Amino acid sequence: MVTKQEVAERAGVSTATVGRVISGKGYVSAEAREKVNAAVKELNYRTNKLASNLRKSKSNIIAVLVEDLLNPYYMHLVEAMVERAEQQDCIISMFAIKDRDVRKILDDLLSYRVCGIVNLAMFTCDFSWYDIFLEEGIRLINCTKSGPKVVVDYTEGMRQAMESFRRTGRKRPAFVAGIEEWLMPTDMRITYFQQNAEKYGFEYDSRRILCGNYPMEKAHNVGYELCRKLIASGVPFDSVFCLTDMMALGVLRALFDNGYKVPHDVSVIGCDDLDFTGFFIPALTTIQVDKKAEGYAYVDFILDEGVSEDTVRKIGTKLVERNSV
Amino acid sequence: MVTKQEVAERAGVSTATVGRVISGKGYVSAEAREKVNAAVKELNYRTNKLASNLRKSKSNIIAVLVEDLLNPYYMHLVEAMVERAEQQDCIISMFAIKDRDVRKILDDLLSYRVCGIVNLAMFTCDFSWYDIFLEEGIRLINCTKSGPKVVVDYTEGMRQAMESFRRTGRKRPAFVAGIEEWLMPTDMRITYFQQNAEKYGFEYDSRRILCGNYPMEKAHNVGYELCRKLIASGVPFDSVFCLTDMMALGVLRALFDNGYKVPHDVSVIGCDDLDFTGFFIPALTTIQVDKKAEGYAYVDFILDEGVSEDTVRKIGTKLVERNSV
DNA sequence: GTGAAAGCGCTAACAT
DNA sequence: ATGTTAGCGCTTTCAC
Repeated sequence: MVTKQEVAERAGVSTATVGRVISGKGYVSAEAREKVNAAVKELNYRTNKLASNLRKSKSNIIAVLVEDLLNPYYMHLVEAMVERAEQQDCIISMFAIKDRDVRKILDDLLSYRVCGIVNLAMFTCDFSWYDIFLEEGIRLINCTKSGPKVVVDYTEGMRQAMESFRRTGRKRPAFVAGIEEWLMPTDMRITYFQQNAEKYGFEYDSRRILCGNYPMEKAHNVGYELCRKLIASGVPFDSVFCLTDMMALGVLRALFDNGYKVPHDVSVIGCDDLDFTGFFIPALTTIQVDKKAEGYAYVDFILDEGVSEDTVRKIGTKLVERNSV
Repeated sequence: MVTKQEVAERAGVSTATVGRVISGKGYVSAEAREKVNAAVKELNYRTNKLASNLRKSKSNIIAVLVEDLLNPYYMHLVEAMVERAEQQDCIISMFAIKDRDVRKILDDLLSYRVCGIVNLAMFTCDFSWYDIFLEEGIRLINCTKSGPKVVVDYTEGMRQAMESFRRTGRKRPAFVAGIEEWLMPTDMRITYFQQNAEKYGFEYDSRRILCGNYPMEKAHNVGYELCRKLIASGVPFDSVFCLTDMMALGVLRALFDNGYKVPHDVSVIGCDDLDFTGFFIPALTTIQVDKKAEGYAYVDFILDEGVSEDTVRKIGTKLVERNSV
């Protein structure tokens, strides 16, 4: 591996000059620049990130914490983040938050001196470590407490979704929340529904709000089970909101297995607008989230100097109408 | 951040001794060990990976190259790899291989001094850089030429799949390959089908082998389009093999949109056995691949010393029967 | 059994 | 406009 030193010798200058040419900072004569560039090319020099990171005492790794790597929603996010990070010379590393090994992982992140952490494991990860990371200058995203926040604003999407049920004469929507009860107040989709159900002329009945144990269990299984139980319970319903498209996949299946026709007997609306939800049968009407914007925002929040502790970035949503309503 | 030096001072020993205690290599008196451990705990020492990596001139990053991050199959793999890597103190970083920026990315990987590269972008990535990486001691997986290989052996799965079509009286299976024609000889599923179709009593007709432009286009779209065209072409068929479950999703939809009943009119078999293919309508019969074993193998191949240039690890497959045949 | 010391390759403050 | 140099924190050889 070629070092800066070797490039310097070849070009007949000092390492500092080589550094200036490469970083583009500081004064360098055209002549020196020329020689350095030539040497870099001839020797095929590649900067050693290990060394520069040590020197700067900071790596260019952005850690992404996920609880359910298989949920395609997260993958949309990761895809966007990888793309954005690449542009800014950063890399994305994945960490699975399972069971109770959170501690060990956070410890590692400190060891690696990651430049930032994006917590996509909102349902599992309590972030009591917050302060330690801040002290080390590691940017945290979505780690409770204060700090910059990217929030997906479901208001418009939920409004349109509820309006769409109302318009088609639905009165008794169920809500497949899928997460545990104590987490419900956390989620805007659920609270919006609870607070506004009556405004849309719905008959509110808490037995139609279904909790589950996502992400311990796969989203589609949770959706299936919850819908099956709802049917078995005999509580009347004529439509279903699902917290995510994957839960909706399970709901669709449960409905199908029990002889319900969608959308004739029951309407279903999902959330996320995954790239293949138009291929569900029937094609799923769902709340679209600008996942690319969300992923980009995460990376930008970590890398941009301009982001302060109380910056908030909102991601918009809207209903995509297909054939399940 | 606490350094080894500080721990050494606190424990009243040298940094070398601290190193010995922590790494567990070399002779250390019980007494010294005791003191060091105490100091480590009190000071909350965490080794600085940046420094140790520089010293060793090798990072503990395993780079994963993907072309289609949204394909759940890859995510199954990544999940397994993250799990395995964590156990061995390594981290998984994702790199998207899009368009023609491969060069830049490979260049970066050299800069980062990654300890290995797992190429999951077999359909896009020519690996002419092979030698440079080897020189640098970077382990490569699935990068053409020689080198250790993890191969998914579809023989048994394909055999059972073809047998299942035969048994149910199908004679004219189509094969939705989805990839471009020149890549077909590369893929065992396709070649197995071509070579054995007649043995199973099928009527072989090359017009039923459908190529596409995956991964440029999403798998489900490719499946949909190809199936739509097949129907439009008028070439008779009574069953469809799909290269992947996501393509099968598109095929199922195209069949549905055109009034075909599955499995009554047409049987469909997918490949991969994603965690949610049992939720397709109808539930998809598919070839199961041991994705966990595959992911583990990749990581092991990179980290294990015992792996030589010509090691080959086979991953088994088998048919999972559901309701699409 | 333990310690001293030489770098790994880079950056940046300082000197020229 | 350019060069010198002092570390970043760790590992590891070598000497005691």
